[in-house]
Amino acid sequence: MTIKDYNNLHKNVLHWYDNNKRDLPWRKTKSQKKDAYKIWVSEIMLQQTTVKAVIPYYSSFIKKWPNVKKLSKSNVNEILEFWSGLGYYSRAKNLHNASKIIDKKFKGVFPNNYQDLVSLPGIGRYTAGAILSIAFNKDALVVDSNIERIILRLNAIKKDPKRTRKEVEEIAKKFTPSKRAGDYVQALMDIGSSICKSQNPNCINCPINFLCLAYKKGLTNEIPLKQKKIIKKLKKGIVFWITSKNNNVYLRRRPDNGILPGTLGFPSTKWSEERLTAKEKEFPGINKWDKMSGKINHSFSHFDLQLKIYAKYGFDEMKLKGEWKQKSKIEKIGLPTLMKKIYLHALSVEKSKI
DNA sequence: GTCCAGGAAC
DNA sequence: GTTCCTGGAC
Repeated sequence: MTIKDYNNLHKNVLHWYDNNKRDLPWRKTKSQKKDAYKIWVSEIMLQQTTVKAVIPYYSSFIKKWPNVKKLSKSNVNEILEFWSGLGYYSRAKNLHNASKIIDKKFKGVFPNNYQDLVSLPGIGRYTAGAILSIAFNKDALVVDSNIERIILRLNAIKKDPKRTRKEVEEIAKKFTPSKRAGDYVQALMDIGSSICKSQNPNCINCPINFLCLAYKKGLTNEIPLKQKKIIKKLKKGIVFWITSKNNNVYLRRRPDNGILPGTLGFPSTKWSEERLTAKEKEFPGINKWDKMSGKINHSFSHFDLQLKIYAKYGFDEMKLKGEWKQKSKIEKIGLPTLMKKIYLHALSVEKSKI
């Protein structure tokens, strides 16, 4: 592209943004100056998560923890519970750890350079760039999947996206204007989500269609090149629904690594592709179970899970250390979606028996 | 039911 | 290169 093309790109993208930008809560600020803390929280939530899913979480998060100091003084389990349903739970832990580092090492001042930002847990190259450009208006390198898709299409790059990172970044660097850098990247992201969509892009209404080689060549549906789909494994296991005479249900905190790290859940056997051995099906201290009807199916990014539910009623709470929660209040506890499916199933089975 | 979007850490 | 989740479109 020529210098004139770049100028037209910036002009059209920013003009479109001024008239069409999405009204997102983290874009609302009282003063002109952006609050880096809020941009950071929003960007962490937006990692691998859609805007629509993030909005309700973002608003109540900011109400609860309005600044880094408050967040650093909070309890990590409280943040994990808050995070329930949003997914990728290590983000919650990283947010908490990073807030402590900002409070201590950076004396409460939010870092405004790349090196310090990527040193924080949960902040990688994209999030660092997004914070630098959106919160501090610096012309940082920002390539999220929206921007990547736009660049691939603008330049009609029909290659495996896994092998084009360098090329895309070089183009992104050349594209980014020094003025209104933050507005520019947000504009591209908005165009990417509402016009230059992955499926059925709305090219007619695109402010930069006159520059787009994929549009010119009729290649918008073939770029980005689709990845080969992976076949998911099916894992199976047994989850234990243990209730007490007081009508409490037994939960325990999951380990800090692996799937659903640090979250509360119902105990279970390991989840395995292989048939479980009798020993692997054991639960210490309980050997007689009611096998509940139905199965829980849940799909994670890299495997599908199928769980049977074994139930035990009227168990002595003193014999099992962990968390006993009131059955009637279980819906009030923030639990990951899988655990939510389990208690909804168990409660409805119990209800149908009465 | 199947397919798909969406970054960091290891 | 693999492991981390969920919800929405179809």
